[in-house]
Amino acid sequence: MAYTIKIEGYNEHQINVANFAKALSHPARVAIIELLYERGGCYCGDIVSQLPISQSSVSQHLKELKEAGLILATEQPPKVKYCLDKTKWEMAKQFFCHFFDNN
Amino acid sequence: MAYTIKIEGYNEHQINVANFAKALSHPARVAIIELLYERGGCYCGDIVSQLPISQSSVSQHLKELKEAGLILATEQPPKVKYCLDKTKWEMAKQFFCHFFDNN
DNA sequence: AACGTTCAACGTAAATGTACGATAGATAAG
DNA sequence: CTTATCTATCGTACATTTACGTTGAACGTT
Repeated sequence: MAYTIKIEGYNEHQINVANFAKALSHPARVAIIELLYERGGCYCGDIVSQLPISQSSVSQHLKELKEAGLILATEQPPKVKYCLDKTKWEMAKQFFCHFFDNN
Repeated sequence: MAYTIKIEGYNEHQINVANFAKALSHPARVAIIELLYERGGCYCGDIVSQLPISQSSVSQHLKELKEAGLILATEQPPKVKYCLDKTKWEMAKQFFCHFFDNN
């Protein structure tokens, strides 16, 4: 995370919406979320084969989604299974719905 | 606008969600949208006085929101009145709702 | 032990984003 | 005509993002 952004002066809701929006601000990450939902979970390799970017780039996007709290990784050696963090996803949904309903 | 991003390989919906999310990925822009909604419209100066950033930075954020299509500017010399583009805003809402409902 | 698979992490180049002060243009006010 | 107000834009500095190839760690299989 770590922006070049002044955080003081905004309320928590504004920061939360911005953070989740940031996590969804790249089509690859949107696509990853969709895949994880459709399939209930994916290995990294499954995602790589569905997206037009390299494995290292996919890993980077997964890391961002993890740091945003939207997805969970569980080791299943030698693979890693990714799935949506439903609690956090529900939170994000609430933040956005609240934002959109009021605006 | 203008990413370092490969666009090929994603569908239109993914790109639309990502673009709108990008527009909302900074707390200042979230705050601006909220202000414009609450007040039905604002002059640039009104926004500057509500945010913890400089006038030039506010102008930059307004420009991004304009380019994302979310807001409209009308000249009222020597001021400029900004308001939500309700049509585009409704579109964004639909894209996100569709995205959240399916995921 | 050697090998293959899977994935994270490193290093890097180029593009973008964020923020600011300063400047410039347009208009209204005096 | 001069001045003050409002806002866009320019220039700049620094951080972040995106993408890739490469490497390395962890594990299973032979």
